[in-house]
Amino acid sequence: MTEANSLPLICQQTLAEELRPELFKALCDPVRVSIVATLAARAETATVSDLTSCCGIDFSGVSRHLKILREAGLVSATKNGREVRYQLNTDDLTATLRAIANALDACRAETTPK
Amino acid sequence: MTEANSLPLICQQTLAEELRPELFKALCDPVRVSIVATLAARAETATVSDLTSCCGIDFSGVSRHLKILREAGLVSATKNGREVRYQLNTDDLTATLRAIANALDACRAETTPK
DNA sequence: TTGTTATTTGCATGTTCACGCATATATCGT
DNA sequence: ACGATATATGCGTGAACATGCAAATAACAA
Repeated sequence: MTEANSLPLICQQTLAEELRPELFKALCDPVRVSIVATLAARAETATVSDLTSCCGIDFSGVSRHLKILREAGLVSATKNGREVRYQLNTDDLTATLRAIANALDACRAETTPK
Repeated sequence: MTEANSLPLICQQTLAEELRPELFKALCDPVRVSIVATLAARAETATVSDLTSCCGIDFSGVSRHLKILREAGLVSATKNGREVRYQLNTDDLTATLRAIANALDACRAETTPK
């Protein structure tokens, strides 16, 4: 009986840790989403100039968006001469998304024992 | 050779459809995230008043946040007398998250044949 | 009907944020 | 050294957004 109350709380806490606002904040902008989609569909890494072609905004804006994605852990940057090559951290992202889905399932399993 | 160019494009398109900005926009606010976490940890549905306790803002704000979550398809509302009971669309959400993860994996598989 | 409770919505305010432009920094080529 | 290229950043502006308060709507109770 005490478990019926304590378990959902633990579950909620786990879920709250998984649902990092930083992650979703990084993905809530349409330009950043198209950057992520472009990077995902690329075998090679991409530069700021490359990515500027896909989204219809200025260099500087793309650079700023990439900074946000980098700080959220979604992309990695590698400086190579005067250009910076960006790549998507696909494994981390897929793992995070599946972890959230699993946490949600765990919550539902605990709260609907009937 | 043409496939090496066309496949990633298809993959990118699929991914772009999956990465609905509306979904992430709904989840990029910390209050909404805590609402989702609270709903996930609940066996029963919750009213606006219930959810107001968890987040430290006014009734009206919670009501607005729930509207955004509802329009994003994350929660469902059922009017019952003078109160409205909200519940998380857990199945839809987990399915969407896993679909995105799968689409990302598919992209990576296509772009890294080595 | 009158008052009370639950929720939504209009309004005003302060904050966050994306964007372009110009500038700064770093690297390359000549 | 000098100019060109790639990226990052400071600044100002306009739009989007979250919030509280008050009013509107709806349903219940007496």
